[in-house]
Amino acid sequence: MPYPALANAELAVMELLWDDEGLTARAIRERLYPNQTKAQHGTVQRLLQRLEGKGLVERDRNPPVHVFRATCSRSAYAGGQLESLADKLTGGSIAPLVTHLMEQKKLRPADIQRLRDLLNKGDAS
Amino acid sequence: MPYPALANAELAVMELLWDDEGLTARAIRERLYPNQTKAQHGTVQRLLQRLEGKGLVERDRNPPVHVFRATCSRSAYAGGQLESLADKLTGGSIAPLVTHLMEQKKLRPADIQRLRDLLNKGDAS
DNA sequence: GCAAGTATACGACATCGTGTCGTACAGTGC
DNA sequence: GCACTGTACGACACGATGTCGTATACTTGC
Repeated sequence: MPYPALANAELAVMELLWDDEGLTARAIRERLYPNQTKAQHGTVQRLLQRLEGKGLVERDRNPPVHVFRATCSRSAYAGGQLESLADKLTGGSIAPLVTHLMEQKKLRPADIQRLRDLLNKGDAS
Repeated sequence: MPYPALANAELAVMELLWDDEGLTARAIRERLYPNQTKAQHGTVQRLLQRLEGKGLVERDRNPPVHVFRATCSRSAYAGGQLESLADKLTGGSIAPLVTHLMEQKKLRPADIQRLRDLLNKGDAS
C-alpha cells in the first residue's frame, strides 16, 4: 500500500509542509495553533513523529533545530489515496469512480476540460 | 457530507447487498462467516444496525424476518467517496487526483479509454 | 564550565470507531 | 405453552488519534 490514510490533525501538518518546504516544529505550531498554549509544542512533535513513522515526513537532524519536509508531493499522496479507493471499491479501476459524478453533473466544467487535456496528452506519449 | 467512510467489515456487508438486492441477516451471515460459530449472528445484526444508522442500509420490517437493502448503489457510494477525497485534498477538483496516476502510468489503458468516452459523452450533452 | 532557555523523545491518558460476543426480548409454528 | 429463530442492544477489547506532561539533550550567553 502506498501511503496510509491520514486523520485531520496529521493532514493539517502535511498541508503546511506541502505549502512550505522545510519547516521547523515551532513554525508548524505557530501556524497550527495561533493561540499557543505552550503545551501544544509536544502535540506537534508527536504528530511529526508519527508522520515520520508513516514515512510521509522526513527530518534533517543536522541542525540543532530539526527541519521537516514532506517526502511526497500533495498530488502523489492524493493519487495514492485515489488508488487505494479504487482498489477497495472498484477493483482498481478509476473510471467507475468518476462515472457517477459525471452523470450527476457534479464535475466542474474546468475539471472536465483538464481531465480531457490530461487524457489526450497521455495518448500522445 | 454524502456517505460516511466504511470500515472493512461494514464494507463487506455492503458488497453483499450491492451484489444481491434484498438479503436477510441470516443470508449475510452465511456468506460472511462460512464457518458459523453461532455467536456471529449478533455481529451481523450489529453491523446492519450501524449501517442503517449511517443511512446506507434500510430494512423492510414487515416480514417477520427483516430484509435488508442498500440505499445507494456501489457507484454512488464510490463517487461520494471520491468527492470526499477531492474535498479533503484538492479543493474539490478531480483532475489533480488523476494527474499523478496518469504521469506514473498507473492508469490502465482500458481505464483511459473509458474515461475518454465518458468525457466525450458529457461534452455532447 | 554553568545556568537558562529551547528542542526533542516519549510515556500516558481520554476519546472514538470498530469488530465481536452475550443476553434479553419478540414473534412464529407446533 | 414450548421450542426455535430473529431482533435489539449493552458491553468489551482493541487500535488509532489528539492531547498533554515530563525527562533528556542541545545551544547560547556569560
